[in-house]
Amino acid sequence: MIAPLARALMAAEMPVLEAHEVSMWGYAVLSRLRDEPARTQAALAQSIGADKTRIIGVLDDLQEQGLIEREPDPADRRVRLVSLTDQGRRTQSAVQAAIQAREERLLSQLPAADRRGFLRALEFLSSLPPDEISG
Amino acid sequence: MIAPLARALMAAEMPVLEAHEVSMWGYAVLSRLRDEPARTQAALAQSIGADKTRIIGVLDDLQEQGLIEREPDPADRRVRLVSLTDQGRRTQSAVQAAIQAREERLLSQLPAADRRGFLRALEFLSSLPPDEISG
DNA sequence: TATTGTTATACTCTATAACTATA
DNA sequence: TATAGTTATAGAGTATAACAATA
Repeated sequence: MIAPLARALMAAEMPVLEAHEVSMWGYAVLSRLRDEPARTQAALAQSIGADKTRIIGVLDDLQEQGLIEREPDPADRRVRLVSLTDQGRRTQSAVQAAIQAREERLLSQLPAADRRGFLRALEFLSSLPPDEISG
Repeated sequence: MIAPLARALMAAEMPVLEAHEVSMWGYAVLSRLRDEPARTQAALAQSIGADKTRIIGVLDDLQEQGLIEREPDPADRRVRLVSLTDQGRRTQSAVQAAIQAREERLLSQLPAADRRGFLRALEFLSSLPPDEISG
């Protein structure tokens, strides 16, 4: 049940993301950077469940759109310090608000108790390490 | 939260499926056929969220393994009637039991109320048509 | 002409391995 | 030599289009 639902939810988010001209991974990066800046790109990638090679194009796009900044770390010139621009922060907020509005519309159809249990179970299961799920 | 969780759950099912030498789509087909035989392959594909072109290789494998039978419909020789063999039925039951045992182990860590709400919400959301989710 | 199953092709996403620049 | 970022290549999964058989 979960896999098709995940596909449907991602498909439902697409129009919102396209309206703000960001990809799904792009939005994941923006959301991750909103909470705290990333030490390295590799750490940033891992924290959103991606590969360091996979987010490079994403970062290129975000930078070209002026949503993030990448500057060499003076302390270690190998690493690039990635941070949100003001516009990036605004875009992230706008997309998040739009997506949460859709979620609210969807979840409001559930009985309050089911909704609470659903979200709590989801948070618990998401917090488990992979080997706890696979056994 | 849902998409990574779905990925983790699918990864956790892999060893079980490999132990019975069926693919994920193969298991989806077996489970679908257990409930009722399929009128056409296209309908079978659609009912498990796949494409008619995508399940052909799956059906080939299942047939070669002796888990399903495909025979031309005498009434309309264009269509192939797909049905489970006894062995296919046994394999489906065994895989389902193994997967449900894992699910049980996972869900048993949840408070009973959250667990009920989680499953009820999941069933409701899964029953929604796609356009109800996207808006 | 339309439909079922099939095959062939192209496209997207992802993973792996090599390369550069710094350390 | 080891690491951060990058690029290039190959692979899996998927979607689209063309094809043969039957209606």
